[in-house]
Amino acid sequence: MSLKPTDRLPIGELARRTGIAVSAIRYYEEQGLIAPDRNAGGQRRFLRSDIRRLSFVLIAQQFGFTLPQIREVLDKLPNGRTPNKADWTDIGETFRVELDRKIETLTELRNRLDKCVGCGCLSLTDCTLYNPQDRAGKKGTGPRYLMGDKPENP
Amino acid sequence: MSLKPTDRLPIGELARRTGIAVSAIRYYEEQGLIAPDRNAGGQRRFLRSDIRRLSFVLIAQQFGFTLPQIREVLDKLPNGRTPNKADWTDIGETFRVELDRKIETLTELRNRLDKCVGCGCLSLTDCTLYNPQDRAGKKGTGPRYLMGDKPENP
DNA sequence: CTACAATCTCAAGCTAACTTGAGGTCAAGC
DNA sequence: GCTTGACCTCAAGTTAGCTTGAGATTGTAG
Repeated sequence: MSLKPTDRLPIGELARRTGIAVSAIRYYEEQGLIAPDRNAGGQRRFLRSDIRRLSFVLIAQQFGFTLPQIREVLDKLPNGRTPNKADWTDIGETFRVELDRKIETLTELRNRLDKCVGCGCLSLTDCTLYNPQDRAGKKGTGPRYLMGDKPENP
Repeated sequence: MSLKPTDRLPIGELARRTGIAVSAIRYYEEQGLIAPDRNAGGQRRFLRSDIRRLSFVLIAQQFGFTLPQIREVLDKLPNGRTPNKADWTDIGETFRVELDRKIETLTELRNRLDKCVGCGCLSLTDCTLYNPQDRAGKKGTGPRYLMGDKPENP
């Protein structure tokens, strides 16, 4: 129980501290989001900074980023050495830009929706809601665009 | 080709007009998002207003709503009769409230992130990012909360 | 009437992000 | 030294939101 700052964490401890399931952490490793080393017995040993790393993964997920996307961002962190404040600030910048874009898109779409739903024109040809470029809520292999109900005889 | 306003649309035509795959439209029916009636031969015939209905589904999906959630909203539309402007306005209201909440949560989280990443405290005990109530980006059966790296020896 | 496109149902497959289970190993306390 | 809980790997299962394919039927243009 009394871990020194230099001690490495076993997976269960990391799970307890992040609230992430052990199985999920192993999955993240498989996906290249985290790279613990092993002790003599083959068990994973994590850095204390990996708690922060996983917290970041959780936050990013809440914003709708996929694991590959998160991985890409995390790849900017130093290999081997514990990331410092500057490293995280850097990541934060990148992340915040993406986020701003998402919020803006959401807001814009909402405003358009206000107009369209308000006037009852949803999906009509003069509606501004055609083919929004938004990728924010995109998931899976579903439909790709919006088209209008051309009012041949309204 | 020249459809009168009273004509019912076959599934292919609806697919063409919404950009949604025929298979997806059938899936939506299965999920209770749309309820076409059938002609003598058993083929689906849709209302022209179903174009708008499906457009709404697409938009709602872009905002990250699940099909059951969208279904719930759409259930407020009149059964059998073509929804009118007032009906859509009503739906729009409900929808907009949810959306405002999402945008607010995103913005708030981003602001917190600015602070946390800026000070390098991400996931530390005095960080405001613990356990955000946000459900906006939640998908699947993944981890449920954020916990801190208690800095026993920072 | 015939050909061919569009539609139908039903079952199975796909991707992301995990979880669950089986069967086995490691490590810490007594 | 033994027991027990934490850990290991690997395979298979899960959910959402569809797509794909097989095999059969319907609708329509000529």
